[in-house]
Amino acid sequence: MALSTNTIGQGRATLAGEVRGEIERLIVEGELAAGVKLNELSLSNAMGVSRGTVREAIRSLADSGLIDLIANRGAFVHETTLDEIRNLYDLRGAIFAMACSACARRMADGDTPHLARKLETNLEQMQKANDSNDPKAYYPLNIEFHDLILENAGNPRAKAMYDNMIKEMHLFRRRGLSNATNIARSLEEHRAISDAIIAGDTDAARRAGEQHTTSGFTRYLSQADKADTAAAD
Amino acid sequence: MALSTNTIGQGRATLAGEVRGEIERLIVEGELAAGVKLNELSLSNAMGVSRGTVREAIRSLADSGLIDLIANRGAFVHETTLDEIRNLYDLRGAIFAMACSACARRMADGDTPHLARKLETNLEQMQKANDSNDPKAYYPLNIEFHDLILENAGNPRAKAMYDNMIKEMHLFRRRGLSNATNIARSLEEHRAISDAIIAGDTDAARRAGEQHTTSGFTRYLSQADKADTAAAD
DNA sequence: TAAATGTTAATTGTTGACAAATTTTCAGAG
DNA sequence: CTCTGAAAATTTGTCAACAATTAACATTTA
Repeated sequence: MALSTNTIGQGRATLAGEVRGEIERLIVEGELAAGVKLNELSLSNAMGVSRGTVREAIRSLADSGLIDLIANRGAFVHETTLDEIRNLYDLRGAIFAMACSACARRMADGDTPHLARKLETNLEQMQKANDSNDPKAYYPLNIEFHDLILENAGNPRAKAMYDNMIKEMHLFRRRGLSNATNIARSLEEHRAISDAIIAGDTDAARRAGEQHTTSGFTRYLSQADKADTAAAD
Repeated sequence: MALSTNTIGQGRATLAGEVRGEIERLIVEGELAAGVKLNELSLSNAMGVSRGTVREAIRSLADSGLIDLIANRGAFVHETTLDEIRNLYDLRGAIFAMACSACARRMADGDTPHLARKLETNLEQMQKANDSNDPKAYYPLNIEFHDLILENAGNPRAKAMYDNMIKEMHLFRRRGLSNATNIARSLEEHRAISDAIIAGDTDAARRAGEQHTTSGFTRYLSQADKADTAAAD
């Protein structure tokens, strides 16, 4: 799965939970590259816990998509193919669009008192980051924008799935958005989403959310092309 | 978790995998009711394996949404609230609608040679089941219809998530569709989806898919109401 | 009686040892 | 030199024992 929503105390209360977090960090931050095998004994020695504990941590991490388990052969950091990236973008788009629509509905019902203000604040800061041509400031704001929407969609399960996918996407998205034209485009799309949500227009919100993810994939592809070209020189 | 797509040999190759499947069956088939605590020792005795193996099985099942883990207190069969049901329907709807749209696109691109025929066969059998007022025959056909679409959407990850959600929904959906008017309505919607896919109309397919899930939730609610009423007499 | 405290039993968390499977090594044949 | 296959080494799968935590219950106190 993918989603420790209802799993209380899995994070830190127990040793295995702590090890799980550490392994996850190693993978997401790239210290354990895709395809690498996770050796239970080495990890247990490196972390100073027993092999059983490491094993439990790996098992609990398996369903998240970050790790592939093969019986009698071990655990491997998942290698993501281009087809899978496409699949993840499609899935993320579907869930994000649903979340946008849900936000608009809840906004219209008056269930999200602070959302409008928070969205506007976020957009202002983004505009500032764009004006001053500051991509580094944009990145956390971008994450905050999406978090804001998934947090207010009233669907914790969707948020858990979304976060999980984001984690996996970080594996092949390390360079992220970077150049100014991308930021400007992304900002426009954010504004469209925000406007639709604040207006309580569920259908427009859904379309804008879907459009944003589709464009994101296009941006990713062009970026990947550039990286390939750069790698070839 | 939620999704043992890339996890090969988790199903049967290993003892823990077998125990996992058995526990999952116990939960899905209702022998272990919602809220019940899973005692590691009792389960290991009942199944004739060591406690560690049972523990591993439970852990690997935790992210699926069927089980809640609480540190130092144990594992409990998840109790689904009405809000969660709503969330699951929303999520399932988003993914199913995306899958419908993807099928339509792939159909237009000629990537799904046998899909049209299979959909039509399925619809014919459903029509027959409806005409002869045979709800029992309808149930597996209904599952087949949705499988057909998710299988041909070209997104294994989406299918894994969908299957997972279906499994969880079975917990509170045991009686399922049953009366004739529901079947007739459902059949109409299936036909709309099928038509849109075969026509290669991605947008219509998405809308029809979304509509079908929304109606499904409405049907669930009315059914739940009836069950409550029935239980009260 | 009801709440708080201390004690005991039951259950989970963690570890190390053994069994089974896989990968590696390397001698010998072609 | 390459290929084959058996033995050795490594690694995973399973188990049983010990430690730590929690739940249950009796006892004390207000």
